[in-house]
Amino acid sequence: MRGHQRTGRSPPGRGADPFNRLPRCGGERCFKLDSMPERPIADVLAGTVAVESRVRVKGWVRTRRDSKAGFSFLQVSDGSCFAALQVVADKALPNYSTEVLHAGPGCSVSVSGTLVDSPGRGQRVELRAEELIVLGRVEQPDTYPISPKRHSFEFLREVAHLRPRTNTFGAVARVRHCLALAVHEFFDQNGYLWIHTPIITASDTEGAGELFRVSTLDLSRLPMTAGGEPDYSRDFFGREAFLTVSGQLNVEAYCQALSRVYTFGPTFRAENSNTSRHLAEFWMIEPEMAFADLSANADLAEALLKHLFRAVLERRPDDMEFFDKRIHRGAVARLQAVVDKPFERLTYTDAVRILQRSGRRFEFEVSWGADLHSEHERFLTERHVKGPVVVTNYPKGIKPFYMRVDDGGETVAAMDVLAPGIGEIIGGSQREERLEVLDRRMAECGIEPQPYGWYRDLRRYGTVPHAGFGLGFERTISYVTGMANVRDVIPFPRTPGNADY
RNA sequence: UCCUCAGUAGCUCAAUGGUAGAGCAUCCGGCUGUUAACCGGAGGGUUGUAGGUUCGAGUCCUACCUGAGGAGCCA
Repeated sequence: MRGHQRTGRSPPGRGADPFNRLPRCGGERCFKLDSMPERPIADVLAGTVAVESRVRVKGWVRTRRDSKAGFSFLQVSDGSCFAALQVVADKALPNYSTEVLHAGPGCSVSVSGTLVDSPGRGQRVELRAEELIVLGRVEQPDTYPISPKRHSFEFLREVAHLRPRTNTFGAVARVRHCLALAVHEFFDQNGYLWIHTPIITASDTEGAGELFRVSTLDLSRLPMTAGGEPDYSRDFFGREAFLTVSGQLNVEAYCQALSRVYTFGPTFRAENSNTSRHLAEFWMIEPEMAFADLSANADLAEALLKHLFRAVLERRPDDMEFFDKRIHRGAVARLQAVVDKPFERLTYTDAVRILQRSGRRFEFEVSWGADLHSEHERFLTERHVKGPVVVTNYPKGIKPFYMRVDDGGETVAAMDVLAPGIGEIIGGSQREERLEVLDRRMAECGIEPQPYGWYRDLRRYGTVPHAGFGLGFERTISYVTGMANVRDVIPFPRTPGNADY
């Protein structure tokens, strides 16, 4: 992999270090000018700071242990890596009894000292403090929510502004960042352009009704038409507008000129779904490629997922070790297995046959033409394949109008990628590029052609076979980390009845 | 939206219809190159909300609110 140097590893003391450019706060001593190089804890622990050299770190105290022999151990974290740095503070420090002995969990500190080999077990190096400044104290430590003990994820959701201070949510944030970068890296390396599709749209991709309305009309004094309907011609856009449920239709337009494109951004669904796999606001990755069929689409999905998993395994071994040990036993081995072997591929028709012959009693009967239920998908991916599986060529009656009708006319070139523990992680298809077939499908699905004039134009002017899919970013993070609920892999989750923070 | 379960100390949970408790966290003391520290002590409660049954309700009943798991919808 190229280009993976941390910017924080630039030479110390010249202002090139981004940490030195953070605004200072917490008292005049913070502004003291000296030559002490300031470094992220990740760099200190990674060995880029020489033992016996002097360094300053800034962060938050995780725990403090006092020794009556006359010194204290503080675990200090700044979020740059999973591990905290052990700081040894001697009673000789002028503020030892007044401040250091009261610097408990959550306090922000600036520590300058000498990095030394640690005589204790559990860490290679430690920082022998020569100056320890408490920048911000914790008021009422007895009710500080992030006390050094186990917390349930349900509780931490109620303090979403404080939960990034925990091991788990720090690790999630770093893995999420790593995955986001790897997404862009993968597409860039494969000749895809990142298209910023609009957040506010007028059309609904699926023809469904679960949209958030965007309006500047005064709800208490709605202008009405003669027919008694709200008069959206008086609204901001002169028509109805909504938050996007998918960038697919827009990105298809750019695909039909630039060949390989993708979107990666927030998506909104006003569905009243209360599950561990759904959010009202989530992030989605949607590539679209021209001159491509369903098979190429599945190849792309597999290559993308493998790239993402490989990137996390290589670049965040510290966080992945934590997830593997504390959140989901075997998380690392599971990812490694996915990277190492080809994805299984099944047609819907084969999948139905496998389910019918499995000898298992399902709550919902399996019959050709009906959509697969969660229990069926789980059987396929968790019991039958024991890994990711691509299911293709679904009956057209259960899929949207834009999917390409297969030869034979009964199925469409759709695909779902199913993953153990998550279910559907990717949904995609080869798109219908034939105008007359598209029109017939829109009519069958009861969709008004008028709002889709521009979408039909793409088939009227130089149409080509093309395909794409949507990958749920939170579901991907959930799979990678083993975090069971997507509400815990996005910083501030939005779900029905919940938009605090 | 439907089904099931659960709301008691900062957190995680106990408590046959009969005096509201423990562990962790916090604070104080002791011990210790500590690291899931250990030992002792202290503070900390309108039992989700509103009604009802009862001599008596954390416990039983009704409604509502909140959360979790599952389902549907999907990514």
